[in-house]
Amino acid sequence: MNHKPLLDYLNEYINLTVDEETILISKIILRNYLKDQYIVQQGDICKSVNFIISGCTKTFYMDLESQEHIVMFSIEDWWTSDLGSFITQTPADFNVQCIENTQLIQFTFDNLEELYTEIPKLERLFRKIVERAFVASQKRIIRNFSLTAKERYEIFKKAHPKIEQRVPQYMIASYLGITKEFLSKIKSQLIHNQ
Amino acid sequence: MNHKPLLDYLNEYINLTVDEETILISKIILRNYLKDQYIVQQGDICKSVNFIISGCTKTFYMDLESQEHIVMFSIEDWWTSDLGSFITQTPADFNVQCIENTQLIQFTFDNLEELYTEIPKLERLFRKIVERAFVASQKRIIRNFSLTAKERYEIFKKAHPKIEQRVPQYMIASYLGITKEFLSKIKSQLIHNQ
DNA sequence: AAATAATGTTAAACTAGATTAACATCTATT
DNA sequence: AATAGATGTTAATCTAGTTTAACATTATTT
Repeated sequence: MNHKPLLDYLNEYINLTVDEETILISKIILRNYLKDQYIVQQGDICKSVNFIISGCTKTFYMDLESQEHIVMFSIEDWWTSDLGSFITQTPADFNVQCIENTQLIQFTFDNLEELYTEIPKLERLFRKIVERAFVASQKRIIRNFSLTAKERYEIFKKAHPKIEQRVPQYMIASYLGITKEFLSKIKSQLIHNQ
Repeated sequence: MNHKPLLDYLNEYINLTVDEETILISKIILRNYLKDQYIVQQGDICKSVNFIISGCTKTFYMDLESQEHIVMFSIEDWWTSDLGSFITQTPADFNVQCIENTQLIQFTFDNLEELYTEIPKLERLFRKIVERAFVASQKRIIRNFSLTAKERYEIFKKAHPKIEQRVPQYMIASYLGITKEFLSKIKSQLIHNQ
C-alpha cells in the first residue's frame, strides 16, 4: 500500500509518532479511478476528502445551460473534494472528475471525525489546509475582478506550469472563466504582439 | 464588558464550561472603532480576528489604479479580518475599514494559539468557521462566472437584505464587481421591465 | 493508412458591462 | 436656508469577451 506520499506530506506540517501513523493508516482507503470517472457528482453527498497520490482531477460546476465551470484542478500531493458538501453532509454543488487515471487516499467523514479525536494534531493540520484553501479562493475572487483575462492567464501559467502542460486548453479557459475561442485569441496575441 | 453576543454565538456551536469562559474572556480585547477607521490596512500584518458586537465593516482590495474591490461586508455576530495575513503573519492584501461606528472583540494571534491549546474545542470551532467561509468563497467564484450582474444583484439582495439597506449603492456595485452606473441601470431595469 | 473523435484556431457579428460626462438628489455643516 | 460634499441617475460611446460557424490539427481507433 502506497501511503508514503501522504505521510511525507503530513510530516511537513506535524510530527506523527509511529503509533499515530498506525492509527491513521488503519482509517484510510487507497483507491484507483480511471480517466473520466467521477469521485463526486453534483447532487450526491460527498463522502470523502481525498489526497492525490498520482493523477489529476477537475472540480467543476455544471450550470443550467449545461456549461462546465471549473473551480480547481488537483494533482499529486494535493487534496480534492467538494468540501462544502463534505463538511455539511448535504448534496454537492460540484463534480470532481478524473482527467487522468488517478490514485488517491480517501478520508471518510466518520473516519476523519474519529481521527480528529484520536490525533488532535490532525485537527490543527486540517484547519490550516482549509485556511490556505480559503485564502487562495479569496485571492482568486480579487484576480477575477481586478485583472483582464490575459493577465489571469499569465498568472495561471506562472503559478501552475505543470497543470498548464497536462490539461486541455478548453479546460483552462473554463477555469479562467472565458471561452476557449477567447483563450486561443489571447495566446496568439501573446505570441505575435511580443 | 459586553461579551454576551460572543458567548451566545460560541454556545451555538460548542458548550463552554464556566472555567473555559473565564479563560476565554481573559484573552480577548473589547475595542471600539469610529466610522472610517481601519482595522487592518493593506501591507500591515493583521494582528487579530475580530468578532463584531455592533457596526459594519467592509473588506476590500485596492488595486494599482486605486480602485476599491470589496470582497465582503461584515455585521453583528460575524467575523472580520484579513485571514490570509493573520494565519501566515505576512503583509495583508486587504483593508478592513469600518463603515459605521463598530464595536468588536479581538483575538490576537498569540492569544488564539494559546486558546486552541487550553480549549481544544475552540480549534474545532474555528476550523468549522473557516470551512464555511471557504465554501461561501467557492460559491461566489461560481456565481461570478455563471451568472449575469443582474442575477448576482438579486441573489445578494435576497441573501443579505440588511446589508443592502445599510450600505451605499456604490459599495454594493464594488462587491458585485460592476460599476455604480451599471448597478443603477440594473435597478431601473428591475423597476420598469417588471 | 484511413477514419473518426477530440482539441485548437480564425474571423465576423454581437452584447454585457465600462467609461465619460453632465445632471439630480440627499445629507451635513456653517 | 445656503453651500458643499457625498451619493445616485441617465445617456452616448466604447471595449473586453461571447457567439457562431467554418476550418485545422492532433490523437485514437479500426
